[in-house]
Amino acid sequence: MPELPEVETVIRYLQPYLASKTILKLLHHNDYSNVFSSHSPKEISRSVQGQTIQKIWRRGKYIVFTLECGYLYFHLRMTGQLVTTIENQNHKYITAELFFSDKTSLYFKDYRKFGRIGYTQSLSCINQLVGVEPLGSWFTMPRFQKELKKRKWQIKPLLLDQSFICGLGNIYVDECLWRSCIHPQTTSNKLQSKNVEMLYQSIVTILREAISLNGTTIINFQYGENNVGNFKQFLKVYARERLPCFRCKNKIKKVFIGQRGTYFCNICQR
DNA sequence: TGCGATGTTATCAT
DNA sequence: GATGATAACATCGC
Repeated sequence: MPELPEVETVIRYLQPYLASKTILKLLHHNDYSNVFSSHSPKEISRSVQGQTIQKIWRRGKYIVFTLECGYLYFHLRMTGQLVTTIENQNHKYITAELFFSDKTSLYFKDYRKFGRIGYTQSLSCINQLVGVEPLGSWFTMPRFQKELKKRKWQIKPLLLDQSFICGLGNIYVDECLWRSCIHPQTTSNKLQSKNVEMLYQSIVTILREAISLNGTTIINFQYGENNVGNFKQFLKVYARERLPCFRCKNKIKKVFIGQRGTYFCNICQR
């Protein structure tokens, strides 16, 4: 569920809480060992112990803690959450716990256990998987245009490909394509330049708007103490099957494209 | 009761 | 290389 705006929201929430804390250890709960992607939980714990958190930031949908001599990273996948408290010491769904020298903790909670935790000395493993940042200065209209020309994928699966552009997921891709009047199955090198321009603007604008509203909560997304994202009320197509299009009143269609549920208007998205 | 769908992504087969 | 299916898992709703 969490896409770029939700990940950014989590980071902004955690920054003041975690600034300059020193990690004592990483605890491994419920024997969910698949969750630890780079090393065993013991090895990660040994690597991070005694290190102070220098910075909390984001690369695509990865949450990265810069430590003194390495990086601890998290990926929330569908249902992961980073929370600072749990009720009644109830460890259900808690896959890991970072325990700090001030006796506070950060819990990784994930009821589907798709989320991942890893430790690395070098960011190259993440950079290999994650492409251009849509809110970074490298992402310009001419570069976007050029990259789209090089590819022959359908635009929707291409925008979901994190190594092509990072941070977009199913919700925001549908929203961006609706706003720029593009059919999700258009081949990327066939896009008209005016549509590319609109798509570029939509990506940047929608992500910024969603961040300012703390992301979108459909079912699961929460940050901190049960806070939810408020962008849901501004969604124009996502989860609006059979409801009237806000532009042309035609009923929104739902189809599957690359096994992903896709909402669009077949009149104004061509 | 049972089945299919759910916002993600790495991996494997074709 | 591109594309598609699958697995990882729990819950909800029809």
